[in-house]
Amino acid sequence: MTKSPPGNLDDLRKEITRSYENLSPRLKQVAGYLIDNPNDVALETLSVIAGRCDVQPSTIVRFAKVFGYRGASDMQRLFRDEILNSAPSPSYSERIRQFRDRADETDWLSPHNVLHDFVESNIIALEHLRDVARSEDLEQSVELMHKAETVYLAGVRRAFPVAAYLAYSLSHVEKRAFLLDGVAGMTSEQSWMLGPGDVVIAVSFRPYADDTAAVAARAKANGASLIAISDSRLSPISRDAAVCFEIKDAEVRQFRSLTASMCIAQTLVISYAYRYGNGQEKVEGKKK
Amino acid sequence: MTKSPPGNLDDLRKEITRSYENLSPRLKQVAGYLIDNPNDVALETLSVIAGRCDVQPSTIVRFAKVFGYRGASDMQRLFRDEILNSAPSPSYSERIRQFRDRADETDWLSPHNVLHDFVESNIIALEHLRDVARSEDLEQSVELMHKAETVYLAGVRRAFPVAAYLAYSLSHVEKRAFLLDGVAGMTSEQSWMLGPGDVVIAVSFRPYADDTAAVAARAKANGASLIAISDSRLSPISRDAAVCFEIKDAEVRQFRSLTASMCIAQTLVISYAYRYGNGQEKVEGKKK
DNA sequence: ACCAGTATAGAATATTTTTTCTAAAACTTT
DNA sequence: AAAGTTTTAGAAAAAATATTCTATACTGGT
Repeated sequence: MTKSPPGNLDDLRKEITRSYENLSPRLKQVAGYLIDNPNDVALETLSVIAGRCDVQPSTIVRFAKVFGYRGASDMQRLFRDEILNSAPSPSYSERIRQFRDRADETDWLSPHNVLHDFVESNIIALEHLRDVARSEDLEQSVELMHKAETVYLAGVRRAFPVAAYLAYSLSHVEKRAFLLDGVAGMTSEQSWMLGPGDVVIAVSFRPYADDTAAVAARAKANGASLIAISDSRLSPISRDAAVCFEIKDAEVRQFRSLTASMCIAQTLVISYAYRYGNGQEKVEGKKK
Repeated sequence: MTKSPPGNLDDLRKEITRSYENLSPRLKQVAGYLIDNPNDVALETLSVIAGRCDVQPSTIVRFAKVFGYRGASDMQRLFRDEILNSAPSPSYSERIRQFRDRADETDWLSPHNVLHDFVESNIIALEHLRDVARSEDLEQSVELMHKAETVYLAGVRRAFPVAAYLAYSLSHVEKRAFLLDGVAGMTSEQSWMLGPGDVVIAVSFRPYADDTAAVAARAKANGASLIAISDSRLSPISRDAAVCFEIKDAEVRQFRSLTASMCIAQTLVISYAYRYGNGQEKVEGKKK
């Protein structure tokens, strides 16, 4: 049996279970371990795995060869790929990349094509957001907003619409909300009043605006809580944040979208409204 | 800093974000990659990781030492342990089932569920937009913007983020754009200057704001062209419009979204930029 | 009980991978 | 601008790891 090395984990699993009975005792030991502990197999070295199934390292190599691989490392690669593939983030960048490659092929851009591209990549971004957003972050943000006396919103340039939307919709669910809009360049004067009972939601994307970073720093200094909506955990505003939403928004030909950011903003406001808000209509029955 | 090697991934992450700014350029590169691709770090060898962040392998060792580890492998162990601990390696279907159970237990208004609902309905709204948007409307809008000396943006309350986004991104593609933001209640003074060579993009949703309707009327009176983004062809701003985009945005439990509106706004700007804009950066090569 | 064929352990070897080290480059400070 | 410091790339060395090989042990058939 040296001809058809299974090309993915599922196939290998099937192959192993199929021929399990015909294997020698030691190889059965190995088989059992591989099936039961795929993560260990992916991450540990051959000798560790060998130790765990109480077998010599060379036995594992033998095992791999029985199933058609050139060596144990070849087989191990399947286990590693499995983890890489099931992981949420690479699939996103992969999808985006594929989409972009496809989009870049058409070089004459009718507005209609542009719309299509945007719709598609916004959908991908939204699905990604849904897959990676952590419940705890959302919960914690809602709690912070609830406890806050006032919610301050910071965001300029591309992030401004998000901040503006938050300010508008928060006050509509009767949460005191204040947009640090820097009209007349008064951002620093405005952020002066931040206090320990307040929450700042700062929105900033690369290249990060100094203004917003300054507000974030001021929040920290004054003891206010900070919720960051940004494109990286390494951004100046994420660093001091109690909660950080890392948003990968769609990007079509250099232009980044705001869809995912707006979506998380809406989610925050509406989750808050449903849990604590009193500006909300009576909730009707569950949807079926 | 050779005394306190963080003992788990979360601590390391915090430590990295905390000291990110003080790192040298190469080390920043590494930091970014580690934060964004924990799975790769766990599974790939040092030289592969090095290749991915476009850095020498030794640089990663340096990085690890800066954070107090004896070598890169020491640090890598954290990433591996994370996978081992977090994933008891349930199969995919198992994971789905667990998720559903979890979702059913908590009440249906958990922030996480709200996010799910939003993502789904925003996607539907986007697909709808793609299906009903008419090429001619897009084309005509781009032409109007091109011919216009200045583009004025009108939109208040819920429509304000859309108008703000348009103003910001239009000026970024070097189109004169002016946001009629009504600061100090000057909307009528601001709209006074509308002339025959101008275009107004008015954004308004039910219940339609008088301010925006007034701007639309003034545009008509002064001979400026009007592009309407609204939820109905019968709205006060649609009536006088040269082009009208009828946008059906997502609605989740009383709250309407802005996703589709933002998407059409982006489409307009970028279509314009590609056809006429000169504010566009030269498109550099695809990232590998 | 003996033989042929297979399986196994463990040492020896080969390979890959990590770490250390050095010279050059970039950046600071005086 | 010169001297010192930090950062970096790349080669060389060390360590870890995987694979091959061989002697021995086991198995089942006669």
